[in-house]
Amino acid sequence: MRRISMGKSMDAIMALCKRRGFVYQASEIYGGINGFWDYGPLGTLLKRNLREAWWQDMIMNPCWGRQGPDGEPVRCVPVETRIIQHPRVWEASGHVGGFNDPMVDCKACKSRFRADHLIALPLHALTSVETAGEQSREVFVFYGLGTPAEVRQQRAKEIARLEAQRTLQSLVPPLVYLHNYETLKADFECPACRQRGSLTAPRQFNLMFKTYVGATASEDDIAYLRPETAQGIFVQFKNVVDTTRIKVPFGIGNVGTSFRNEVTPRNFTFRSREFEQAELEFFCHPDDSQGWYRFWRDFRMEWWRSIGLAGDNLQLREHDQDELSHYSTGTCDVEYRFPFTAPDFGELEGVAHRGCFDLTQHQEHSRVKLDYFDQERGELLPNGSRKGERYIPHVIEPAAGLDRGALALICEAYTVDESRPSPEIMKFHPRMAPIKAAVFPLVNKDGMPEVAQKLTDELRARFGRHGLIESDPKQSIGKRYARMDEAGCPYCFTIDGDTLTDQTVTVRDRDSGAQERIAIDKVSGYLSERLGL
RNA sequence: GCGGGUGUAGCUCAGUGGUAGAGCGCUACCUUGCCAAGGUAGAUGUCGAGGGUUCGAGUCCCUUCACCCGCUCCA
Repeated sequence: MRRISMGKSMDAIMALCKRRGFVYQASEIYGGINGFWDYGPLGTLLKRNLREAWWQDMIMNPCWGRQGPDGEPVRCVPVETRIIQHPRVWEASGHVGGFNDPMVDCKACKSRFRADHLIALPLHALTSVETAGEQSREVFVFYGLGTPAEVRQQRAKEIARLEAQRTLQSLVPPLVYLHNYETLKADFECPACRQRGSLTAPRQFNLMFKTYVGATASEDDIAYLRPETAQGIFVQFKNVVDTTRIKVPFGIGNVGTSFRNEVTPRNFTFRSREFEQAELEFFCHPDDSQGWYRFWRDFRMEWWRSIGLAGDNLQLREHDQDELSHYSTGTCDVEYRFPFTAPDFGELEGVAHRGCFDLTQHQEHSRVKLDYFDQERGELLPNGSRKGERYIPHVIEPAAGLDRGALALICEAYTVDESRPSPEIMKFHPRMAPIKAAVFPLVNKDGMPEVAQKLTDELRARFGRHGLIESDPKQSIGKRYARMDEAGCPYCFTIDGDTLTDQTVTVRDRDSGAQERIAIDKVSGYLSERLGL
């Protein structure tokens, strides 16, 4: 029903993606592999255009040259960091702990819970050794993984945290030692169906991909494929500051592939296990951070609009206070209403105020100072210069998902117009369109093919770096227009009999089907203007 | 992980134990003077994979993989 009300069927979009070479199932001839998708020729070009636009508008000419809240032009530099980092990077970032959410299933009612989301269970489930000395206070049972010592530590930390938050009464997660769970499980009841003894032992979901560095592949060689590109930026922050003349406030951008072992890959490419991110970490003085947060939040929204997600299907959603990470003072998501999420929205990009959390974490774990000496702050000295101020910069993180972005572009572009002979049209923004233009001889004779070929060659020489220039002399003109509609080509230039005498061609607009006649030597300028080049 | 559904040509799908099909697309030729996706001809299949039952399996049974939907989850 939702699909019908949206007017867009995900099945139809997926069929078009396959048919026209946007997206293929990965390893399809072997039966596919869960959570992985490949891009075909047009999809590859579409995503490249999206990545290029991000690169241009975030790094090369940040925010289209506009000024930041400090009245200065926004400054950003790129890095390219590796998928595999030192394993301790992921300890510092919190991913080693945070990515391993133990899960518990109820065999009776098939419910699944995050173990740390379960309501507290009575004390008697703990071993006597553990309960000694804790009789006088309210004690809760936790789930936990690892050795008893590790679990004790984990629990102490958790209690301290919850006490600090004054939520101990309501939110304490239960803990049980894995090694003696079987003897204790009769004491536990399922929060959903109240059946006793039906909960499975907590099972660990490894959300990070594990691999081995080195040919011997022993347990000492374990490394992880990055779950986000951001950490590579934080780890190289000091090098960038030390080896360039860039000064806070500034951003460092990083684009690349990340991996997450999603529990349930679903919804076409939306939740893939291998995906590409475009992340910017913008470093600024703590006092200026809220201004920068608002600046990036608004710009990122504007940016997605500018590449074609212009309608009601795009929204900005500020996270509620209880949704925020403990270190964040503000986070919002740029969200798109996909056919499969409608009427709800799915995240395209998160813009997070991360405070000084990441640099502080890496400073502690690496024991390398990661603060910044700002020579433009501090009290004014007699000689006219400033005394300087040392601080750990705060960070605003706009982190975009390129595969989700490409999927949103596809869903937004997909249009069905039953009044047209070929109802399916991909209305890509010209800047995103994989095929920029097509050149057709109206009929394949009378000198028209030659003129068309010459124009094609010219357009390719000028626009080939931005996208495909198609040329097709075969079959009826209607068929050729229809094919271009389905591939999302915005402009078709047609050579007809008049071209040979007055040097004009027709331009057909994809979205309206309307035609106008322009001089053949104006085609290049016409296209350049409309592609925003 | 659980439940439901699907898997046959590039795409959409028909095929209820007995020779592998249609429409669209694709290719070639002809036509065509701006969208009636023209006409004619042609090519295209490990029937998702593996095993079993049977004289015989796309069809029945088992296993498995993938995708879709609903739960669950989404750091």
